Amino acid sequence: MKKEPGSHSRPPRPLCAEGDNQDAVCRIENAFFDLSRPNTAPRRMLLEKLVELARTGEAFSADDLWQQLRAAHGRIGRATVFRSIEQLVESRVLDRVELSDGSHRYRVCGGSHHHHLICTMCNRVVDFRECLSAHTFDEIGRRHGFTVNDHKLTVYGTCERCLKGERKSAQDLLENSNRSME
Amino acid sequence: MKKEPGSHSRPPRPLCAEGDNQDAVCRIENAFFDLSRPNTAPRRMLLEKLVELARTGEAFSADDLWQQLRAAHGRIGRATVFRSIEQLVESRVLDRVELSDGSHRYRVCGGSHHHHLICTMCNRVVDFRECLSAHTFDEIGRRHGFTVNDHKLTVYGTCERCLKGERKSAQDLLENSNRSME
DNA sequence: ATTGCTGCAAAACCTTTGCAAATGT
DNA sequence: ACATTTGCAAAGGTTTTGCAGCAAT
Repeated sequence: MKKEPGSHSRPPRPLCAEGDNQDAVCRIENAFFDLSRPNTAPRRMLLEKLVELARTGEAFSADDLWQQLRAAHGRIGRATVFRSIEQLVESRVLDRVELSDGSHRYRVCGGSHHHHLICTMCNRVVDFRECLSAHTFDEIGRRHGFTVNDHKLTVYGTCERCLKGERKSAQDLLENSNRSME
Repeated sequence: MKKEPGSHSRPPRPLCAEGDNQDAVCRIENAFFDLSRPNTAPRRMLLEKLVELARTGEAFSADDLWQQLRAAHGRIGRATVFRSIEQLVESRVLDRVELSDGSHRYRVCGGSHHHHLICTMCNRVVDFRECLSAHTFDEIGRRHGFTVNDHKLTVYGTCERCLKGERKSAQDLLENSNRSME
């Protein structure tokens, strides 16, 4: 449940195994404490919710997160949520995921290198690890006189569930606005 | 890809060589005529400007394009530009490019498969062709039960000019871009 | 004449910002 | 006590929409 980080111990492990929820807790806690001292109520609310979102892998918009937090815990400022998301993206705790329609969502990400496979119907997001080699990126940069710092690979498709017609479009999900299940 | 226009001057060539400006003209013309009948003044303005932007490879925001058009030709509706961009993105004449700061630009793209290398300082965009194999994308999809339709690979770095300190930040460029009146 | 595009302005959308008050250390 | 963070509301920036008028076919 709630991890009271009163004597916030540093996370024992640097890298997180896939699906290791306990690690997500540590990484999120650290991100908060690295950047700030006060252990405030809003941050505990955020921590709890983010741990849950890390478990389900659900992608959410900034507004989604605000709505869910206030529904679950009561009052929390909209700006607080937006500011926290910004910090957490910088801390690499959250990934910003670009959907095919130009909008974006956030997602609690695994600590290791990965990219996103996104269903264009229901916006479900799945991680994968395939990528070009570091050498290839260097080569791409070299050819154009760039120093390469980062990259993003996003694959769009249709998930099994949507292929089977259980979902008609992303609109359905957005309109339902419910949490999606695992 | 497909070239399925109306009864207008068919483009003579299906694929565009790098830097082949004439082809860009054809593709832009076709995109307009595929989707609509009237050959209107705003569309001629857009065509002319887009051909120029195709030549320079410059990335622009929707607002940039509007400002440039009204500066060069006089009155044109903001909504017209936004609506046209939307159509042209769907027609695959324009690429939507996601910058590292979360904003985006558009770009007249070559007809062939490519991805973007973006300078995080000045937002310069360069094309490259390296990519994972189609088989790899299929495999990624298969593993997760997805049917893969599309993908996007974006590489971020610093271009030569910015490395040399000729540009301090993307802000400089943004501030320079003309955005007066209204 | 019909159809659909255009321009204008207002509305909608989403996010950021300013600042006083609350909170943690 | 002090420094930060929070919440509220207002501002900001960008894109979309409604509609009357107009242009192309």
